[in-house]
Amino acid sequence: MITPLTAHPDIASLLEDRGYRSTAPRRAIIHILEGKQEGFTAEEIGNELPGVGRATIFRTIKILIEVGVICRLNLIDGAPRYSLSRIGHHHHTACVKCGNVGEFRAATVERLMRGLGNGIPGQIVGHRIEIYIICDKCGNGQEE
Amino acid sequence: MITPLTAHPDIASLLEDRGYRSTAPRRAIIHILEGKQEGFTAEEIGNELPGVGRATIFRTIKILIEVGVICRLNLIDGAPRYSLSRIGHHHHTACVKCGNVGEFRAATVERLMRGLGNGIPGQIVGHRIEIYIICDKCGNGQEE
DNA sequence: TACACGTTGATATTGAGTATCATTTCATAT
DNA sequence: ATATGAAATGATACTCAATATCAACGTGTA
Repeated sequence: MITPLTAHPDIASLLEDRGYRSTAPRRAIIHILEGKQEGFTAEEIGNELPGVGRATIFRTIKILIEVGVICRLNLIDGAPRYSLSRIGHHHHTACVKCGNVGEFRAATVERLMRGLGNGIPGQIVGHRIEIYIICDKCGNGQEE
Repeated sequence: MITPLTAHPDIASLLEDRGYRSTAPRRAIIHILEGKQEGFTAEEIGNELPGVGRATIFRTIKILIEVGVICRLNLIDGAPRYSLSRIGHHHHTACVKCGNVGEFRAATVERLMRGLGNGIPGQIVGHRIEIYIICDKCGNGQEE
């Protein structure tokens, strides 16, 4: 089957390109993810899909991370949150009140990070930046 | 008891200032930590102190984080690693091969992060940067 | 020295994630 | 369309980090 190339191919195709089969549970999970605007936990996904086993939820999440479709964010407090990667290389904001996760990208930061080689022993192979915020929703009524 | 102020007061005093008692298990844990040059896991500490209960290890680690003496680093793979905070605000390097953790501080990065307010919705209250490296030890014999 | 209460360790429990494995489902060749 | 072998599933048991519980203990203080 020949499908036209798009800038943002659908997730199912990405999996198939990697040799993963298109199965009902996977499609269901992906369908849920696509509706999520903010971060989510594995358990949340599981709750919305009672028919799908725990193991499959985690297995699928693992695959999606590997493929680069979602990323995992270990916040200090609760369960790890996962979020759709809408843009390629990016970093996260996390609200310290409600835990909601956002994405951002800042070329300046990237450039600076790359220039950081001196002062750091060894070869830099990647980085991760998290910015903690109080989001607009949580900020209202809390301050001033 | 009056002790002279130093730039780096000993850890036990820091705990006492917060109202925590100086107990044998806590002193033992702190003693171990002070000898550690690189990151360590809770289990490592436990192994070196068989007489101290698991719960106490974790409780003490939690207190030390709260006081700011050590910090916790969630790497992607294994158990969380903890490391002594030798300098105030800092970030971490982590070797993707051996897991060893280092500290660094870069004023330029800090300044830039602070200037990032636009583009990010809400009020920035903190940030965290991790740089993944292949350390000198692991790099040798691996490349070229 | 006694007392109040913070701390400890043993134990059980939670919670995220993985291993196992018989059964089911998918994609492919026929 | 069907058979078939491999991949995926779900139920279950398990691991591993960390926390809750609680009686017994240690600490600083009156």
